[in-house]
Amino acid sequence: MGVDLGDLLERENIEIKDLSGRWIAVDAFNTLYQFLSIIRQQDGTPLRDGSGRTTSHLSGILYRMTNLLEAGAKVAFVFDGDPPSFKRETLDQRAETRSRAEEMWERAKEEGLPGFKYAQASSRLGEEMIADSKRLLDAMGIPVVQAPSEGEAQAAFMAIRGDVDLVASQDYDALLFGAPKVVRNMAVTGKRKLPGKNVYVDVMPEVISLDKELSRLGIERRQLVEIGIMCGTDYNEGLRRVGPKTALKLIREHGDLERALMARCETIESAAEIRGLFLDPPVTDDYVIETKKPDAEKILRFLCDERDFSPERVDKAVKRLQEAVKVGQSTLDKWF
DNA sequence: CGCGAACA
DNA sequence: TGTTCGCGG
Repeated sequence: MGVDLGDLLERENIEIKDLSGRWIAVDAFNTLYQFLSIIRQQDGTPLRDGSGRTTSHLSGILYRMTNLLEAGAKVAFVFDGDPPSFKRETLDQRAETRSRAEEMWERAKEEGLPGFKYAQASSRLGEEMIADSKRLLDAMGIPVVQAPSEGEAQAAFMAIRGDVDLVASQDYDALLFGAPKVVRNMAVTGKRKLPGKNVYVDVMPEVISLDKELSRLGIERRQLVEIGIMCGTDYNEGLRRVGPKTALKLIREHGDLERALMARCETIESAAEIRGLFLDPPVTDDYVIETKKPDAEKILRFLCDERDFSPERVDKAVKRLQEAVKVGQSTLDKWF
């Protein structure tokens, strides 16, 4: 998913407490999808309420955001609008991959074989899950921003304007959209299980700074976008046997995408339009980000009465949340 | 993933 | 006080 520029970019490890006092625009789709695919039972079934509605994402939002806010961070969630037309093929492909994974999961269950990875791959973020997420975030006092198109583009725009300090996403796309700083692995606990075996590794939050990387690589943002396009994005397939390293070499050698493609006698359909989409995406300045007090009653009613969460656990989280917001506001008061 | 009980 | 592990919904 997204542009795979990981091999090209240097990251700076940080700690959650370094995010204190910072505004973070969270790529909602990316984060919720992560929750949905990872917060599951041993057999791969996501957490569900009594009526069978999925609740993994709500658990993720409640506890992780409480932790972040407790660490002093300020958070806004940015939701996707309509996908660009160029994304159609990618979306169709993902739908197909999902339904194949669904079949494999069914088969694994019938034969009593482990099917966790198929369950993960069949994750689908439904409309009701999106609505539930917005409802919980609102009750928690976390601002929700609706992007006209790509959430990462909107989040990057907010960061460029200085309304937020960082964009949070596992993908690198926000950098191509111009986000000055992207934070990845924004989890609280360090240890994470490796996909394959029962091996645990330390996963630290990390920040990638766009300007720093551009000057280190000796390229401009436009060229980084072109490197992404050569490797493949959500909007195009990319050249065969060309990864980030090769693409960087080609762009350095030839200066821009058109010349690099010409030199290799290759073409990429709609390359110029896709580059334009990254450099000047549809975004809006019609958003408000301000921290509100969490509505304890709303959170408890929703999660406990409607989604079968444990009142004890939710109550505990809500108390921490209220304390975090109170502390955050009084800290702010000291400055003004 | 994150919580919290159990355990060292 | 720190780590492990099963459950949460």
